[in-house]
Amino acid sequence: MAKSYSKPSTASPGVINEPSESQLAIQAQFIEIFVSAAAVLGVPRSIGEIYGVIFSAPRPLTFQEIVERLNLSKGSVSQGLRALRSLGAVRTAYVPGDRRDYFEPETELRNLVAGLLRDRINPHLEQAKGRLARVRQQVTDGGGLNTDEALVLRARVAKLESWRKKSALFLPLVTKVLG
Amino acid sequence: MAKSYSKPSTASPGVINEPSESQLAIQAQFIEIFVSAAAVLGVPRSIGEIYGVIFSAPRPLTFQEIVERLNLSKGSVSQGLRALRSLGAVRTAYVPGDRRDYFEPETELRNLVAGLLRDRINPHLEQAKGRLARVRQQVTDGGGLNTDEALVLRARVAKLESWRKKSALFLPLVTKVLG
DNA sequence: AAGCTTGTTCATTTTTTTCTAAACAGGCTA
DNA sequence: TAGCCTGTTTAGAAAAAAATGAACAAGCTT
Repeated sequence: MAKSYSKPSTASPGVINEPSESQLAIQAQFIEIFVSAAAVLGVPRSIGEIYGVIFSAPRPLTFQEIVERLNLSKGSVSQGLRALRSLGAVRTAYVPGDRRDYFEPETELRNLVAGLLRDRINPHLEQAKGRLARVRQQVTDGGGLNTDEALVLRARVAKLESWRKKSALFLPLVTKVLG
Repeated sequence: MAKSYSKPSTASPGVINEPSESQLAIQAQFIEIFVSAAAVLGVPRSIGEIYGVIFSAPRPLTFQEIVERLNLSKGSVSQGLRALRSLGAVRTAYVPGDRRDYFEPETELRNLVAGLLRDRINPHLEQAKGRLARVRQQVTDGGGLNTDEALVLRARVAKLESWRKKSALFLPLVTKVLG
């Protein structure tokens, strides 16, 4: 069964600014989109849900509101928010006279993409750089490789190095273009 | 413990063109790189291993060779190769007088990226297109939303639509630039 | 046709990831 | 300081993903 995000009938009283039924219906649609995006990006479903509920709220949400609207545990929300903050996908907003954190979305695509590059792609490219240097070494001095093999393997190392260079040059440009 | 890709001491006899020790050492390094890339892309480790062993082999490999060198089950290799073929990341090479399939890598970055876009990104963008159209509808006729809320929500829908459009325009360009 | 070889399928097991719930920390209030 | 609020940490449960292995197809060979 598809997970439902509709308002529970027993709304807690005294909370300011309860979302209307129609707003919740709209939020549910937004959330579906982000859950699907989360799947594409290979991140946990709950992270998609959390970003979705924040993105689709007309005002910053508290931790507690996120927990209640998504029926997630505090633990999941805490972890999810940490990941989203580290990516720069959500920010905390200051509300005078309120001790709680309020969360609002980063809505600039270029900033989101920049966060993904920084946290996920670049570390891998860096690591690959070192590894490739070592493989190149081994392939170049080529102890025990017959000549034909060595030729193909050197070409493959060169290929991989060209991939890495292209990526390292090109990816930073992406975020520029998305301005 | 890190998985090892070194040659088992009991090499099966009679197989043509056994890789040398130094070749296997090099292959192991390549494979590590692709396993790490698989993690970044959110695909199973075994798929990274399979592409890695094919990419780093100086000649096309048979199904059986892949199974043996990676210590994977036939099932995993069969499924992994199917996924890689669907992405266009490996091709079968014809060898006259041999019934077996021989697998060789696609080594052009742009083709690999094009495959990823086609199989993973575009379907999501298409789906989002439909979903966004429906949300726009709901937000626009706005039954039950107070005016302030409706304003913010409309702006958010517009944001998402602009993301989608930018992506749909930009991503196909990526593969061009990677030529 | 019987018996190989090559590879696929899919139910089950194993492993990994994700989520939860309960304990806890730190700060505010009374 | 005791009691409350807000959020974090983490051991373990639950769920999801991946790998296995055994049965199966399809095509040769003899």
